[in-house]
Amino acid sequence: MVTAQDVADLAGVSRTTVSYVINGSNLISEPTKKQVMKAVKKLGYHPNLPARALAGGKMGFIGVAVRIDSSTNIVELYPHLSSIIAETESHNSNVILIPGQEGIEGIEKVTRQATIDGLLLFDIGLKDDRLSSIESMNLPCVMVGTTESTTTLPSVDVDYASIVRQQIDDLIRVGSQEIIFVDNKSSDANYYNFAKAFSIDGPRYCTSRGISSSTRYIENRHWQGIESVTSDIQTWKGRKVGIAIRTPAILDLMTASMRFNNLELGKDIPLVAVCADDFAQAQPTPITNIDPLADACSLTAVNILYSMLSGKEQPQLRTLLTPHLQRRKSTASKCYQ
Amino acid sequence: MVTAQDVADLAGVSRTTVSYVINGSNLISEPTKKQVMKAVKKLGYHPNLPARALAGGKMGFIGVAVRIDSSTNIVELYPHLSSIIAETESHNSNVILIPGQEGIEGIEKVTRQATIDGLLLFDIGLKDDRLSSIESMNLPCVMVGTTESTTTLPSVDVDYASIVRQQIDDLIRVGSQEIIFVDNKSSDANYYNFAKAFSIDGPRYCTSRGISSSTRYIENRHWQGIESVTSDIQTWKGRKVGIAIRTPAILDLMTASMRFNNLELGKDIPLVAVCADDFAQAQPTPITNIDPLADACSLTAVNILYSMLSGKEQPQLRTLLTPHLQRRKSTASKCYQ
DNA sequence: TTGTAAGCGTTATCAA
DNA sequence: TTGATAACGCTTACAA
Repeated sequence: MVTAQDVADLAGVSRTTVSYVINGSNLISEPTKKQVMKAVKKLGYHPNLPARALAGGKMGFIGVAVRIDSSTNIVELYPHLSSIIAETESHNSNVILIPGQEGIEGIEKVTRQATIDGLLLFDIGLKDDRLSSIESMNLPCVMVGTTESTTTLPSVDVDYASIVRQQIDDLIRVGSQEIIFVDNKSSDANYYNFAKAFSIDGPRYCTSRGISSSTRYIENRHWQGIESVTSDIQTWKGRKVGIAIRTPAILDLMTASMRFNNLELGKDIPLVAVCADDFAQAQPTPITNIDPLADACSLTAVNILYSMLSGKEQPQLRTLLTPHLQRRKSTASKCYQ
Repeated sequence: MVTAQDVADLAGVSRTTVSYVINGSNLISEPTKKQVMKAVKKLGYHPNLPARALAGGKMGFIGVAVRIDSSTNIVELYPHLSSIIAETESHNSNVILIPGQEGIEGIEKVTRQATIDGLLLFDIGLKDDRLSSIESMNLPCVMVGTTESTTTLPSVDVDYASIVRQQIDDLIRVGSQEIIFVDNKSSDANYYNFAKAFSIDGPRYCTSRGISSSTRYIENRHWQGIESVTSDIQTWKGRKVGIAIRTPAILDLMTASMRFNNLELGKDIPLVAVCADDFAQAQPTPITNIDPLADACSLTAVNILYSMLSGKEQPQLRTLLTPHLQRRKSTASKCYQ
């Protein structure tokens, strides 16, 4: 193993000087810096992370506490993960996955073990017990999501209330007089803000705009539920129903089922989904969508976390991203004609 | 922070004794052990991982080098990941994700930094440069996949050649005289063994059984390609075509497209897919499938890695799991009648 | 069966 | 601007 001492010997300086150079202190003269860097390159030196951490520095790991189980909608999780990994990488540290199922214990464990510098917390609940524990642990932490619990942890989220309003507005624009919200069975409106926005704020907004609405929950990727919705719609044609879908997990099957039932999206019936742009574009009928900006969300969260770690500035307590509707064929023009 | 010294003080023993107890030495008397464990519980002591690693012990991290990008089929990756996380958890260590795109550099970095105890290597190529580098790094490593490169690293994989044969056999059983293999565009038969099994061994086996075959590549989850296959099939009814699908990524859309084209699976046309059992079962027509045992595969790999880390036994060099076909409605009886 | 003491590679403090 | 030295918390010979 190449140590700082080896580098120091080769460069003809002391271990301390090497440490200064590595950590970017500017108390070192340029020539010395160059000397040291040359030796670092030559020997292929990489600081030993455990040693660095033990000596009080940073470990170079950030934890990502996220629930991954069979009900996980991986299509939604993936952009978060990949964006976190990429950004973390560019900060020269690594990602540790902490299974969200373990709750606060899993987080406490890695924290006590001194293995993570900071935490990205997913699956935030409207009431979330973990938050106060984390605060008392003094662990730099950014939430991705929205809570109603009082907390001083900074958070990043997408404005789901706005998303739902945009969906409804666009459906009404093409003539809908009744909205059907379709979501996963696993979305708990009592626990998750996005589910609440969809199942409570959505219908409320419909009422305020003078139209009726109802909500259907579908078991993840299962055909039966989807077909039952579609066949119902079949009989509702006269009622000018518009569809608002919350998750890509069911979108493609839904659109497939529509086709099978000879319902043409954007003509017989309008539909607006919450999903990534490319996913919406790739459907047989391109779907008007609102991209939930998962990557931007996570990217922001990571950067806030790093700004906390570097301790320079006070982080913004709440960052709310507002995504915008992208109109495509499924609401291109007046429907029900 | 609770240190081993604190525990020692409370338990009335020395730091050393605490260390022995924690690390499961059996040189310590039962009563002392109990004393110590009581103190550990009471204080909520967790060993400081950096310190432990620095002192020569294990870091408690295993790296998972896996490519995650926009072409990643998350449906296939997920069971691997979740099974690794769960099993790693039970070995009291954590998972670090190493972006596979970085190639050997990413792995070298974490290794030089002394942050991982072992490595699970995914996306193994038939020719894979990384293997020799990893061997020379003396990093305990288990491959998940199959290579043709010479290496002493142990590997775990599923017998894809057998999978393809089982698919073909079942299709022939119900009357197919021509097989269409359908796969992702991104599957590179020159690089990945599973792709090769499908695009080379499969057609070869068809020939040996006296029937013809062809292969179609579909861009991930894109309708256009899928519909072109389905509409082709429409015109081929007389030719007794059977469908073999390699990845769940396109299965549900394929079956949806079949319905839309009024082709009834298991009656007009038989189909056998490689996908998880529950996924096959959840299709509108339950699909005869071969579960690629992703979770068993990863579980085995993790356990082999830990047996290497504990240094007890020489690991088995190659573990090949053979999955079995589960017959469902899509090949329940003679087709084309 | 338990304790003493050396060392792991780094950073931080302080002196030169 | 640089160098010596003391932590950091743990493991592991070796001694008792």
